[in-house]
Amino acid sequence: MPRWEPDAQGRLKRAALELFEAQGFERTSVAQIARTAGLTERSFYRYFPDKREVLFAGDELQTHLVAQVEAADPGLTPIEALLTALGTADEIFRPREFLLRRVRVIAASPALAERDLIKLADIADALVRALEHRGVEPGKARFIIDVAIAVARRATSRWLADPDATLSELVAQTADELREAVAPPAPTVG
Amino acid sequence: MPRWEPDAQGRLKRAALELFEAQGFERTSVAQIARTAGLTERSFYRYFPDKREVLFAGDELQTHLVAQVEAADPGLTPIEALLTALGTADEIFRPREFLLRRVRVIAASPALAERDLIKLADIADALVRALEHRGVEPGKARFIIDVAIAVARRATSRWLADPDATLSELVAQTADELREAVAPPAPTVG
DNA sequence: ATCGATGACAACAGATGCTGTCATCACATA
DNA sequence: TATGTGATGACAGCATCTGTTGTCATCGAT
Repeated sequence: MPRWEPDAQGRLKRAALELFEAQGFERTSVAQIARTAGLTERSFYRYFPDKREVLFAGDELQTHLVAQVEAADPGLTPIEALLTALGTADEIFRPREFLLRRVRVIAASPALAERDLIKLADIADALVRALEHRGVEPGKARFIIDVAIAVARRATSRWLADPDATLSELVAQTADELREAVAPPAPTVG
Repeated sequence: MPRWEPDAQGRLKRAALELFEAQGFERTSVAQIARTAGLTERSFYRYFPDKREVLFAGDELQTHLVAQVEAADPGLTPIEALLTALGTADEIFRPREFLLRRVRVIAASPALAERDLIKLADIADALVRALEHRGVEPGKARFIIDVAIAVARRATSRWLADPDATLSELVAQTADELREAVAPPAPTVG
């Protein structure tokens, strides 16, 4: 018999998500999360550096995107490489049920929204480095990534609302939308 | 004789910036900032809702951009309206000396970088609403704003590094760079 | 089979961020 | 003189997060 129940980290994650859903992020204390998971407050901080991080642990998306960009055909344009990488990332977002609950909890708390933004920024930083490895100049790499993230947000937002479409389809469609938006306005229309 | 020294808020801001520069954000306490400014910790929280906000108070940039977008020529494309609004915002960023110190302090602290991102997101939200007033569909407005922010970051970064160029020049130049980046690659180059 | 190292956790103490509440005191006004 | 207003101080209190130490299973080596 093991001395402790297994999967302490997973128990903390599940307890936190349910408590945040039930009573909000600010109104649940770390001690309460730990108690619900059968642990002490101090043990919580062994697994997560702070209260918000319990919803953000793991970096599968970042490692996936970086790997895809580094393995991409060198003939591809940086934007193309990023967007095709994004198109293959839909497996990371499953199960959709969990993702939707998480998105709702994050949107309901400014503190969690803040953390969400910086996690996205971390992914962006990693992708900037990946583009630099491909020979893109740093300032330009940052710019390309910001544009690609704009496309990614648009495409994944559509993907969440429309479960039938495939992510890579939506990415391609959004890229078209981008070209149209930045094109100089039609000089004279009929 | 006034009972208290004037400009308590300004004294707190200046004390905070200098202390953050000297010893870092995490290692300076609110009590220390208040003491340096000749106030108590409790008074600090009367002027700023939390420790980070002492570097972020004020929303001149947001109100300027929103006003410019709402006053823009209805014939302009959304992207054009945003970028021309940005081109006139350089006065907000002065004095450049102060801005540079602030940028360095923010970059040195993850907690401040987090807050910086959410302030940018707040501006983005306000601009989304402004575009919706112009009749842009919400999802598309969000997308356009994200792209415009990518351009803005690129252009202001160049502006900080090159004091001679004017911001609107750099914005136009970055817009060209964007069109080039998203254009389909040249099919066959002799 | 015993012993020591390691790992997972609890218990305790403390610094700091942030909030609620009330008293204080100069100043304005009547 | 009396009274109100507004900025501030004083004090108490909760929550987040950290440092440190002790306990007890498990594992490997002797």
